Amino acid sequence: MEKEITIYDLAKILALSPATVSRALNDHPAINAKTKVLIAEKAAELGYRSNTFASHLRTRKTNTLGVIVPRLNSNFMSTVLAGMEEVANNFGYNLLINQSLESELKERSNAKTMFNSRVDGLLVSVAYDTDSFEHFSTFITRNIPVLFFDRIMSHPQCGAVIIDNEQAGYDATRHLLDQGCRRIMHVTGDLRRNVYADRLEGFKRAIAGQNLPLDNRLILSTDLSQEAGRIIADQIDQMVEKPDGLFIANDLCAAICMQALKDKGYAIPEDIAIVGFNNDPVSQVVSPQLTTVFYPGYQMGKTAMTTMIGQLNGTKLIDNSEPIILRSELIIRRSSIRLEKS
Amino acid sequence: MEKEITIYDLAKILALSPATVSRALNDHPAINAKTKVLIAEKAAELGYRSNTFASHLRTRKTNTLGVIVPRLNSNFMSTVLAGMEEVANNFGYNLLINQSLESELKERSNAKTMFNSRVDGLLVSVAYDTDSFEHFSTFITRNIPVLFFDRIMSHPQCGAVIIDNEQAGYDATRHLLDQGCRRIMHVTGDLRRNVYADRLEGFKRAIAGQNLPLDNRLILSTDLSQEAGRIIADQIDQMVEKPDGLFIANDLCAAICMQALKDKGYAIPEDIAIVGFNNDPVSQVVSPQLTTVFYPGYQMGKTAMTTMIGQLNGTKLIDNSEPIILRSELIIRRSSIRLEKS
DNA sequence: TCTTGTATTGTAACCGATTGCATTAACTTG
DNA sequence: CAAGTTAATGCAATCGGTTACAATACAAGA
Repeated sequence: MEKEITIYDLAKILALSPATVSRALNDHPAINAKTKVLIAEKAAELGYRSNTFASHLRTRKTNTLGVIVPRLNSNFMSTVLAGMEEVANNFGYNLLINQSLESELKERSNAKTMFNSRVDGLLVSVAYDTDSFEHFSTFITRNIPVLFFDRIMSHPQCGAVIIDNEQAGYDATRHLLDQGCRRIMHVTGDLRRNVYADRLEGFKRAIAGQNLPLDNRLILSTDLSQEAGRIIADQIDQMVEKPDGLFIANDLCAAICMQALKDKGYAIPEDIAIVGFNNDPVSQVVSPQLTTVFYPGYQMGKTAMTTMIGQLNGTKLIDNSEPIILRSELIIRRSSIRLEKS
Repeated sequence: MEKEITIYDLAKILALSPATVSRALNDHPAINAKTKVLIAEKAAELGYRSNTFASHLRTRKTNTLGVIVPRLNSNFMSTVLAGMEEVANNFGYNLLINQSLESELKERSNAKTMFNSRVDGLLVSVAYDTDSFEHFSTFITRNIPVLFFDRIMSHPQCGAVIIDNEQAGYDATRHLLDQGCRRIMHVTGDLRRNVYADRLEGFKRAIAGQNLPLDNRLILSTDLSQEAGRIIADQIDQMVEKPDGLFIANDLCAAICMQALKDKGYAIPEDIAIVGFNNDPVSQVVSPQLTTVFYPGYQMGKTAMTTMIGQLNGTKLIDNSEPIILRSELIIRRSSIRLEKS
């Protein structure tokens, strides 16, 4: 077990004061350039590494950012995290990642952990059932920036990075309408979450735009799980007036549902045209390939992180009045094409 | 901005010494039970939170574990991480997660970051091209436990958690043989990685077991990407002696390849039977559904983390001489069934 | 009564980097 | 050459817990 080198060791060896060593290592302007080089070389030679705890204790900054996500094991989330990690890494920030497992209770406990770990900032995509903002207000009062992404909570002091879910929902539905669907079912998640509520709004706007009636029996709020996909297929099979179009707010759920429908003998897209959401890898692998909405996960992670770090550095103030909106895009594949291009 | 409460504040208010407060909060046996209650109540009332940096500075422990993975955005890895996170959370450990992006260079830099962050332990699944152990030996010399999972490096002082890849490779291949395949192609990853090398060994053993010749042209080392899946389909299409079985060491790659083959008019499994690996969600969604090897990712994450924490607590010493082997299992689906069950 | 033991609490020195406030040396300038 | 600048470095307090080593109080035993 080698001994850990401190600035005191360096100071003694070089016949300098710890203060000078500290300043030199932090590139303080008052220190002579030659001295800096001298110290830097010695530090490298002896394998000195700064004790971040001593530093954090003194400076009250941790260079650590907290990230709370509903689940780690979803393609979308892990892509977002990959983007975040890349940026954070570049700026010398560490990431403390927790998952809420879609439970507000766990989310609260995560937030508490983060708080006690004194993260410099917090990035959150909220759980399915989160109602309260309370566990985040601790951060606000302590002036620790909180930034939401994807599943956001509106708060005057918190930034947000999202896509235009309303528009995406509109586009998806409009596409189905354009393909001749007249009875479109929309399967969505918990409507307390902006992502689902907004997509539903877009869905409604598109329906209304064609002067079609809105049938509330065609709007299903589920947990968007694989199991839900199977259940939906069963339900559709038992309906008297079956839908001719299906807009499901999640690709995996949509793919499973499509498969179940095919097993029951429905032709996709002829009997029922289907659109998913997220552009998950599964969407390219099912047959027919699934029309979906491309969701810029990686970009979202990078943007959220850049924004957060910008605010921490004071480089760029977050304009919290308006969320940052990223481009999403409808990707049309065979699962929904009922008309040849004219 | 509220003022932060310290043990000194608590001590002053309760007319005690900081030492007593510190001990009480850590449930030290020498402190009177009533005093503990008193202190705990006051601490809760004033919203005291321990300053972890002061604590870490003194104790030289960080309660933080580093995790380095090739990529965050793969279903398998995020599942493993989910398992790790759950256990770590239960034991009060934080996770510092980095991705190497399959590059040894980045992995080195990750390791350095972890080292400087003074993680108490390190869990690693190595990158595609990692050759050197050097960036981990820093940890070993400082007595910081390093545990590999999935993609491991053999080292006398490092634990490992894996599945029996050789057996899994054997089972997969044997299954194809049992289905009547006589010319099986194996698509694998970088053979420096145990997971791929071992599966190949299993493949070879199965082939040899049937007294079939080993055709090296039927063993392809790729990056197992989606693109690779397409390329493989092209290659097969141009081969004179085409394979009648295909064992691909990754589900997504296999699914894409299957799709490309279907597009070219091959019947799956009649012309070519296919087996993937990992039991990724895509395997259930392609048609025909993909035979694959169930990989206990969540379990692996939990086991690795439990083992690590056990070692740190001294509860349980890692027996580093033998890796921990988890059960994997062949899941037979339609992509490989050529014979009716007799 | 005096000693010894036990239970609790206190004192003070750390851990290692940072930084406001000197201090010293060298250099200008009138 | 004295006074004022400027550049470079040092001193010492500080951040907030932790813990070895007392110290104190009270009870039991000799």
